[in-house]
Amino acid sequence: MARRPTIHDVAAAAGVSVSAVSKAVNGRYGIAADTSARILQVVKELGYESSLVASSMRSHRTGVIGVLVADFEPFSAEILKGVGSALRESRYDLLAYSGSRHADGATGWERRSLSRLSGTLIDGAIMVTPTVVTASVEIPVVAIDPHTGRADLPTVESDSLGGALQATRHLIDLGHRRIGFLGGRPDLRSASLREAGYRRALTDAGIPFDPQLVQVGMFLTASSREPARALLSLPNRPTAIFAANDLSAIGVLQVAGELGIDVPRDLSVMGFDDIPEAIQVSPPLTTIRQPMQRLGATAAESLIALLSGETSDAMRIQLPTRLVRRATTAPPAPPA
Amino acid sequence: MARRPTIHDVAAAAGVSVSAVSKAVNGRYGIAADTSARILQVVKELGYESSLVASSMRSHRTGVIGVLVADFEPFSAEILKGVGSALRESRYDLLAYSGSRHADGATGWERRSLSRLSGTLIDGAIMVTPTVVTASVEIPVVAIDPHTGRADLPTVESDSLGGALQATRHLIDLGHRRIGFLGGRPDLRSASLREAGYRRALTDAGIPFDPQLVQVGMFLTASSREPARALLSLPNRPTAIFAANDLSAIGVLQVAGELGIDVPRDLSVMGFDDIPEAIQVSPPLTTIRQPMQRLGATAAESLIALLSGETSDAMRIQLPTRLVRRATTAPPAPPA
DNA sequence: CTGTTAGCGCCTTCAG
DNA sequence: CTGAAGGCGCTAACAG
Repeated sequence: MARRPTIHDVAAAAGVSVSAVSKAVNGRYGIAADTSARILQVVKELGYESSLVASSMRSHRTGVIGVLVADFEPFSAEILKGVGSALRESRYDLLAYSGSRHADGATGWERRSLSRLSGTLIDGAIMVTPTVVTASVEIPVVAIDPHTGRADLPTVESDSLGGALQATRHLIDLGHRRIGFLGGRPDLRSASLREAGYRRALTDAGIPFDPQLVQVGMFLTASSREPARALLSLPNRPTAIFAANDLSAIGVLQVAGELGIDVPRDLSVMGFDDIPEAIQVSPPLTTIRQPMQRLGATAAESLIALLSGETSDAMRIQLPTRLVRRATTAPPAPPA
Repeated sequence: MARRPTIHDVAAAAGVSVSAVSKAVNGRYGIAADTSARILQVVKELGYESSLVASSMRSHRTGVIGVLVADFEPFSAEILKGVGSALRESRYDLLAYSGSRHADGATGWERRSLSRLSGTLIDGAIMVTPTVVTASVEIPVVAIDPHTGRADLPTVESDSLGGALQATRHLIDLGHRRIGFLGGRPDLRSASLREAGYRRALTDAGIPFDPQLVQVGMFLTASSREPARALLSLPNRPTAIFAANDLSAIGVLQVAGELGIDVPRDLSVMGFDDIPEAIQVSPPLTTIRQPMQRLGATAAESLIALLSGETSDAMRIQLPTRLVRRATTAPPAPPA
């Protein structure tokens, strides 16, 4: 537990002033070559590294890009991989932050995290599924899969409407007529677009919309179990359920198992996202794949452009989705 | 791009001193209830959040746990999920950091990242596959899958030796006799243990060790392609390859495909880890599963214990592995 | 109970 | 070319 050497320790050891060390380390002008070399030698001996915190506080630039997430779950983990690969060849370091969910719910994690880190520590931020962020911050921000409402932030998202259309049509094409929908967080644009896609596909096929068949699952497995149970306990229960994301779909699978409902024989289930877990469950989940790593990489590239001075405020990038057929969808069982 | 409000702004708006605001925000004693309430009201109006950087610099405590990684690849992403879930119910925030690999290679990323963040910003660190870390830092550190050499850090790892034994025995049981090994980063203990397991299984089965059949792939897909090609271009090429991790095994699969070698008919391939990608490749990879999320969660729990004052310096936790049979292993083709 | 003072470690003027 | 002084935003003593 030796104390980390500070710039003072280096200065003392090298017999120079603190500012001389700072200049040498940062390659600034105004220092003799041999003095600098001597200082750098001491730096190496002591294993000195400037404190990210202290230097960022002074200079307000850090060379670090922040990814702000509510939580490290499968979706944000995939995003992170994409951001990481995009940054690999850049000069930026990557810092991912998940603020404690225990802070008072008044201000969301988004504002809190951003506020605590911005202005210092990170030069720009990528926010994953933010809900209440206004653009009034001092660093460039790119949002991935943002909230509903006006988009005052550059945004990268995938085609939730089109994906939901594909999903629902797939179920319809299989012959389903009673199709349930397990929705996501209503404050996210992706969630409402997925519901819109579901309803449009129904309308297109001339299937009347039944509000009984729609529930909200908040995009989480745990919080999807109750609504899934409600759907599956209906007197005339649906023969297929389209869940707004894979985590919710996994919740449906769990509840179906507990209720003795066989998937896909008695119930078809569709997810959305294609997180790694989708293929690990049993049976493997049919889902709409959105290119999560590419979302992350694209957001990172956009942010770097912003940091380089490009001004593309209204930017809004949309990436395509595609159907991945696996084992949870099948034609409905013939009426008993 | 409005400037973030500082504690000074709040103090000015509330007509009190800066320290009063600090006390109110942090719930310290020494301030009247109504004064505090008034300050908190202003805080809310202005949307003030204390700067993580500034406060940590002063107080040297932040309530943040750091996960330091070389890169956000599949393995560390799984670790992160585990750490995240372990921290979800704690009062700690989570910060993951990947330093740029472009820093001079002299000091590894481990030392640099740790040095830049410790002492401030993070209260404790989890390092993923560190190589050159000495324990001489001022914050508690737990290592996941660490380097070879003496373990001066509390460590969490999985049973690489046992796993490699299982892997190689599986291939032997299928009837393979010429089994190649594509090793990992030699500086990591896990890599050398996996090679040791490979060799021991060979010995146990009375199969002579052939140095020609051993190559090093550094645990990365890209850097595994050349060694894989070397192995598969041997006059008397192996009928099976055990790769030290899944990323390397995926490299083998790629090269085999390019060479027109059918897996598993002409070549069996085994990986190690069971990263999500293992099941997404074609054919799905047979591998040794190590509980990556549990590694992360266990490390987080250990670190929290350390932060609570428990002293378990020599701690070294080992988690079990198990064989996951999928589609890349089969009995060797009968001699032509 | 309140405000003032002194830094945390570093970088940036600005004199010498 | 070098060193001393000031301050980034905040908290922890202290004094009033």
